[in-house]
Amino acid sequence: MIRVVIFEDNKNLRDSLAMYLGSSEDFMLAGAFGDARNALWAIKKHKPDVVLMDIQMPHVSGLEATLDIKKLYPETKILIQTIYEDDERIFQAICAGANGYIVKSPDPEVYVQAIKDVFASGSSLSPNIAARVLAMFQSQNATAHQTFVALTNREKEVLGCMTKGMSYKMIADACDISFNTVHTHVKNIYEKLHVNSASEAVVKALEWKLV
Amino acid sequence: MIRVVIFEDNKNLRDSLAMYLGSSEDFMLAGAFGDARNALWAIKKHKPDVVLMDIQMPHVSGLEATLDIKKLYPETKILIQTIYEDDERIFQAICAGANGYIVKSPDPEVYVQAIKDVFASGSSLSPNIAARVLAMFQSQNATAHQTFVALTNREKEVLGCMTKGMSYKMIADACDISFNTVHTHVKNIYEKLHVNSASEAVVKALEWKLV
DNA sequence: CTTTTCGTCACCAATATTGGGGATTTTCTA
DNA sequence: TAGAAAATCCCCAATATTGGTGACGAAAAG
Repeated sequence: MIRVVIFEDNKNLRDSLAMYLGSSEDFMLAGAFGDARNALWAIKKHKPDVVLMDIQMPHVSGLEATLDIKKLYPETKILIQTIYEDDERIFQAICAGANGYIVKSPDPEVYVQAIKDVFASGSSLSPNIAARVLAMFQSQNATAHQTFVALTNREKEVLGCMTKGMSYKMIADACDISFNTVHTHVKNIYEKLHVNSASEAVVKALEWKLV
Repeated sequence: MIRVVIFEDNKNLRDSLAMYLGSSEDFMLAGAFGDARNALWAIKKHKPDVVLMDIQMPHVSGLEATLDIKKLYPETKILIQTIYEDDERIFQAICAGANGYIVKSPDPEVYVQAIKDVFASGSSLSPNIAARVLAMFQSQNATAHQTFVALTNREKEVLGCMTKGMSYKMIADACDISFNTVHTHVKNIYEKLHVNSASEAVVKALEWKLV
């Protein structure tokens, strides 16, 4: 039996889900709430295995509730259900610690399967959500820029200091070289990276991992 | 009808899948191969909607084949099937452009559903694979500290320009405000971020995504 | 053994940044 | 509608950065 708690402001949907899950032998419906104001209390009391969480609710958003719950009960699986499929919301939900993200469906079996998957495997993503997650993942790791810029060791060191926001003086001190030498290295770095300011150099250094 | 091509070195599995998919009205099995040496040729000839790709095959790995296919036929959906669930392989597969990743299953319906999902929604992830992807995603973005720095819109804009390495003059021009105003905004940004140089501000902006 | 690269240092001058004031207008909000 | 917040602008002065040129010793490469 999977212990489930539901947070969903739409009363119709909430009641339907409660009835459907409640009548199943696989689930133990521990609670169903219209908002997440007392989410932590509900979790503490009912100790659910899986929380079905609407993303948009009055008073407290599902994202905030997810953050709070995950902070105290990281083992509790949280399945976000929503009508929104925009990257920003998906991103936030994942970062808040959500274990799954499904789009609302008229078919209750979708919820049943998703809850089972989350409980058994730790996750569940609707196919279209999965597509967006993969796209974000790919774009984040698009390190296709393999522009080998041949920086010398000292130059890398100086550039590293620059990414920490150090001034010429501080760099000179840290690397135990003179101010003028730092200046020389910086000039060489700028020429190699084709930039003409510290900010640009730092951005490039971080972007294509030169440090 | 979804046009499908299979690359799978295990003859038993390949034949089973071919038979199962071939007997379905939803699929048009365009080809089934024991390795991916002629993958590009096969794709060019059969123009599949979905490619079912084993990850480990003799001669050419499924990952390499995926890269090659995606380079020339980015619209073709590629569904990786494997027995491996390690992060490294999942990571590589996603970065290679895979649209889905499922673990091998004795139940052919798993393949059927995954292929349909990939075709219809652009993606499909097994629940346990989804869990690993989410975990990687979360750890990559674990820099999302709870550091809410309340930058105003203009400040974000100016900071954004700084991450492009623009000087005060250029920012003034880009934002259509005076040099002095840029100066003021920069001062306020520095105070809010507790920094005192452009480099530091840029690093912080990138690190915890203020822009 | 010569040439190149790396790392070091110096000087000069132009420009940019930073930090400190103070001030006005617009926009939002209690 | 009064007060707060945001956005705008200006001045001054101290520092920092940037770009240029030139030079020297050591180490690596040819």
